[in-house]
Amino acid sequence: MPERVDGRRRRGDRRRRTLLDATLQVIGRDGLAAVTQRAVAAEAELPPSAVYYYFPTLDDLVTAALVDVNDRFLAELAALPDGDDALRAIAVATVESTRGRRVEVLAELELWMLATRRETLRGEVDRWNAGLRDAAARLTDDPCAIDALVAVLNGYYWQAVTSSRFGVEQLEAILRHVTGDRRTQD
Amino acid sequence: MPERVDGRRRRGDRRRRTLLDATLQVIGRDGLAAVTQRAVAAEAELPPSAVYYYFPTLDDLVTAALVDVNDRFLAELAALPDGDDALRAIAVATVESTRGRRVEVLAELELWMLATRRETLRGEVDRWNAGLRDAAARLTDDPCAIDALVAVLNGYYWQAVTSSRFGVEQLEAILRHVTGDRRTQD
DNA sequence: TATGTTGTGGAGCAAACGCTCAACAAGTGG
DNA sequence: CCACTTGTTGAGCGTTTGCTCCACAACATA
Repeated sequence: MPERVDGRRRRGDRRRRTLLDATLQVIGRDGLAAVTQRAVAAEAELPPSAVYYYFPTLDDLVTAALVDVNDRFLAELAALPDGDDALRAIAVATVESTRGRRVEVLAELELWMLATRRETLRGEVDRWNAGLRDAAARLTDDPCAIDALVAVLNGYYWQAVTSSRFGVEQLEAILRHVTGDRRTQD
Repeated sequence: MPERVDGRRRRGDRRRRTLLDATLQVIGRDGLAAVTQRAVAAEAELPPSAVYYYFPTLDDLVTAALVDVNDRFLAELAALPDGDDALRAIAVATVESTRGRRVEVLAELELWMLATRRETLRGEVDRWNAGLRDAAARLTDDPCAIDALVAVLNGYYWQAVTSSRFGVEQLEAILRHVTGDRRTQD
């Protein structure tokens, strides 16, 4: 059943999404401090007052945008194939997600900074860590290696955005090193 | 030779330092967005106009503060003992520096976010990575392991500040795992 | 003491800020 | 057509922002 919805609501939801995307773009490009009613509205090509129609306060906008980007990252992580190629798949996906979407990754990182100060966002950090741990647990059973993998992946996101010169091969080699898979690279 | 200096300049330098410390405190506590002339002045218990006497713009203040915290972290890293206990020393120092100085670590992390957008701060990130790599290179010769160690340590700072539940033993075990030292923990 | 240098801080301006509001357009159901 | 709901918007309020300015205090040199 296609669930006949109000045409007005449908368009409204689209504008809501546009605002969310614009917010992520602003955060990733200019940082959290640059998120203002005017800046987001300009990025979304919407009148400034639209912001406060869809979100009670600017803070709610930011929170919603960050939950949104977390959702997408975790969905991507969870969708990765299991089995033999799991390690390479994680390496490829991680490198891909930082190469093509630098802005989103930067926004995601700013979420964490914010989450350390906002009690309400703490849950999002836990979700991220749990998702990452699940992915790491597919590569090894050694709990210590899992810890190391989670740290490596977190560190990778960090370095990729700041110094950005890691390739797939390098990351894959590191992951293999940590999991104890001493197979050499071609 | 004690280098007889102008008493006015001496007091001025002290106020400069006070402003730098206050800035780091504000950044660590409330984030980069909270750094305003009034907020920093209040934190330093100085009149607002003092800020613009010592720093041309707010941006210069922030930059100076972040270079400052980088200096201190790197000095600490470089001062770590070499030799047999190097690994444990790094683990202990890393955990210590995140436990006792959460605010400074948070400020340091914000440097990175800023550095990705500010060309002038790019050098500071390179300094940090080089320092970290030097420390890691004392633990192993395997270049792949060094990469892994740098990523792990970066990831650790990240996790320590956001989820904060890593102990010395856990970090030490991870480092040993990555360096290939399979010695069991007591 | 007189003269120059350095440090100090309150007042305040122009711009940008978060946010409210009241008027209006667009769509829905009868 | 009609009420009714929902979406949309420009004007603008009170506040805060980054930053300037200028009168003046503190100190150094002579």
